[in-house]
Amino acid sequence: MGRILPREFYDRETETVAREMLGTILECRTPAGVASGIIVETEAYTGEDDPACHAAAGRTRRTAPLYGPPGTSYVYFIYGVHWCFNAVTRAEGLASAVLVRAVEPFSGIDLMKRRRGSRVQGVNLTNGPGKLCAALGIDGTMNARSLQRGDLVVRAGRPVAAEEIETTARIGITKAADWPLRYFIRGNRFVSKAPKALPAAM
DNA sequence: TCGAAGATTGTCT
DNA sequence: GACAATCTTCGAG
Repeated sequence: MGRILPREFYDRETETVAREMLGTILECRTPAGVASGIIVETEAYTGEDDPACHAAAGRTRRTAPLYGPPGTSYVYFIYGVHWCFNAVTRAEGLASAVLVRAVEPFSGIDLMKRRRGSRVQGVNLTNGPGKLCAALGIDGTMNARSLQRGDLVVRAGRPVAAEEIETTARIGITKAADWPLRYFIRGNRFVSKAPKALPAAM
């Protein structure tokens, strides 16, 4: 099992952190057990100047964790139904973060299946931001936590070569929807949606 | 105090 | 492919 990524890992440009988080292992420990997955898809949200970032609306009780130190978790509830997990990046106060959109199950797979329901199979276990949180057991109690120690950590995994990383526009947003800030491992079955390459990338 | 919209997902047509 | 589920936040009244 790889070492826990240090705070310095997150204290860099958000796009860099988003790319380098591919291939790392997100591990969540709960009373029910430990579950982890290899991160295969991320998106960068670069701060108050990014219209799609929650911080664009300014600092609120909800977005407060974004303004914390790098290497902090930001877990928020969306559409009244799902949790989404982010890792805060760059210097404290810049309110930027990396959204983890999909992971490939690594350990505790039986536990994930129990959480997601017996009818859920294959890639549907963790191929989406809400799905992976449900599978790993991430919820509001994991919000605003340090990712260096505690129940929610990110560990070093296998390095991912630049040629394996695909870049596209972010998904599911209406503002700045064409910014190329989504990264995923080319060809991985657990990526949440089929690649939609940017015109410039074609 | 009310209404609308949002970084989604599961179910029905 | 369309839509409901259902919480948080923000702006208007």
